[in-house]
Amino acid sequence: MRFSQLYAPTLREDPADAEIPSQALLQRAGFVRKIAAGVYTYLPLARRSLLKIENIVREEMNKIGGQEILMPIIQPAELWQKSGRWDDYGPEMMKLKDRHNRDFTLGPTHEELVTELVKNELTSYKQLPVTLYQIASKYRDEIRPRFGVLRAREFIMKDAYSFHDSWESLDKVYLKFKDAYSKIMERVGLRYTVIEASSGAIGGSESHEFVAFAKTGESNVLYCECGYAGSDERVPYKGEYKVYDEEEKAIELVYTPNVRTVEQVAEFLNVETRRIVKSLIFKGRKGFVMALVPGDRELNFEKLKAYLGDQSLQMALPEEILEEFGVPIGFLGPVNLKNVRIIADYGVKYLKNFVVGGMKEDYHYINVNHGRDFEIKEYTDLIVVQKGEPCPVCGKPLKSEKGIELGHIFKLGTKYSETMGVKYMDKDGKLKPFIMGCYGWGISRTLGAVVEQLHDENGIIWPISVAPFEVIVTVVGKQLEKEFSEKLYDFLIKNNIDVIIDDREVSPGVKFKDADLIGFPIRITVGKLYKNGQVELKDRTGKKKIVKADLNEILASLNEMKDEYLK
RNA sequence: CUGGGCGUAGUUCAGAUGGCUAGAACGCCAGAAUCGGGAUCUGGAGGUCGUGGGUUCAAGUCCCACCGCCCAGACCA
Repeated sequence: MRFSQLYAPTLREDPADAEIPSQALLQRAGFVRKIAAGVYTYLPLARRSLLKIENIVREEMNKIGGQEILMPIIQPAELWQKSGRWDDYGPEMMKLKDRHNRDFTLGPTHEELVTELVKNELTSYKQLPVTLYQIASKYRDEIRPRFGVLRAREFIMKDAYSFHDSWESLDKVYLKFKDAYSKIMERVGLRYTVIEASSGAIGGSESHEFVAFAKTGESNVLYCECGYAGSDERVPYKGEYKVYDEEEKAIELVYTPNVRTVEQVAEFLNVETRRIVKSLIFKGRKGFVMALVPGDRELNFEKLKAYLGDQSLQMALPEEILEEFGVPIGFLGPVNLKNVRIIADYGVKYLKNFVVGGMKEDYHYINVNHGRDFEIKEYTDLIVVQKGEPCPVCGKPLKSEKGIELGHIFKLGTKYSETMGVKYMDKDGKLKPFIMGCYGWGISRTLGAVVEQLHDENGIIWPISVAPFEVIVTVVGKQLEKEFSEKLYDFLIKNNIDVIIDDREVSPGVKFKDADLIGFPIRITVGKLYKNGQVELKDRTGKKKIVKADLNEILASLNEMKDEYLK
């Protein structure tokens, strides 16, 4: 490729809307252009990197027996109504109508389509297991697209689905995916971790997330030197619970005008925050639920959802609460609360003489004790674990780091095969629903994650494996330098080096700045040293070598440099 | 969806209290000189000021509506 022909419009300044480095750099370096909120065009440089990422993923999928297919983006509503997700998935789905007024969606995922696909063709246990996958665009009408390519409304994803006649068979394939996903992370050149994850709306049992570390990531990972890692949405609390061993005092309703938050109440009543029990109201499939958490802890919404087994659970709106309970949210409490299921964190169990909302505007109860003033029947772990608290496996203090979720694997079980009535004939002559697994990998998100993890103040630092080009030959000089550069360029191409030559008629400064910004791993400069019979090799991390201007010697040094790069 | 902000050249921005024949820098085009860190000089092109309506002698500027974008919240690869 010749830079003079390349469509890579670089920008001198960061675009106004960029929030995080990858978003700014991918736009500045001429990789992507935004067309609408969360919708991007991938320019040639990005397309090349994406294809490399896709190929790595494709190779790893094929190695574990995946078979590539390509399913339509447009999907009829009926399939989604059958699985019940037309409404469940709700506003996240991009919906449209055809000229006959029939409903369609731009697929946010493809479980419905694959199950429908195999419905008639995959009918016998003899054909199992089968793993199908595709690499395709997905659509999710995110409430708030953000962070450029990391949270887009249109994005490229690899999604795979496996079909089994036993849990053992699923376990085997699941492990293969786990392995393959780790290999993908390594080949792409990312620092990452694998965490146990709650399976969210997709349903099913076991689930792991593959998270690339990045300061700007949206997932919070807690990990331990013993190897344990988990999402802060799921890590169980294994710390101590402070036990209050004291006399129960008489409950009292006190006037607390305009104090609503835990901090305000603590200050007003001169009580430690731990003793103020937060009462939070949620609305789920079975009506209202109240969760109680010690005032110094944060409620873990995912844990509550998992405990209740209700993914539709939502925080009740202040208006709903006012209407239902006649109290503004700051003054909710479990005392005198009727017909609402109460679930408390273990921490509440050991509290004595605590404070709760008075169920009356501007009032709180003090010296409240459960068992006496109200009943708690259900205790569970409901808090968000903080860094420094004990690891659930070995007890050492947990560390925390942010990350970007790139891969997610699930054991789905029979959730879709049952609701959609997709069955195979087993050995014993009985029809049984498939046991399924599903496995996602964000391709376009990987592009963003690499940039997020590997960049400096001058631009992107691509790993060799996913760089748009591995090597750039930068020509700085006149006729002689140009001639040698062209010879070198042809020679490298003949030797299968993924090379681009910067043959533009611009000043050297522009060439160097662009090369750093785009982030080619290795730059070969044919310039002022050439009159001494030398060229300069420099990798994007700053390592430099002066080499004799001899084609074979350059190639040898180049290969050496590639091997050393980013190690 | 809720709350806040913004919308002027390809890009980043400036245009108090209405007076605009709308600016700058960078980029772009033509030319000169130059060639190791977005360097210099000369000349030039480029705008329905987001859209529609209103107030006014006069609207980029004030009012209303709509659209789009950005930021803070609930979701996810």
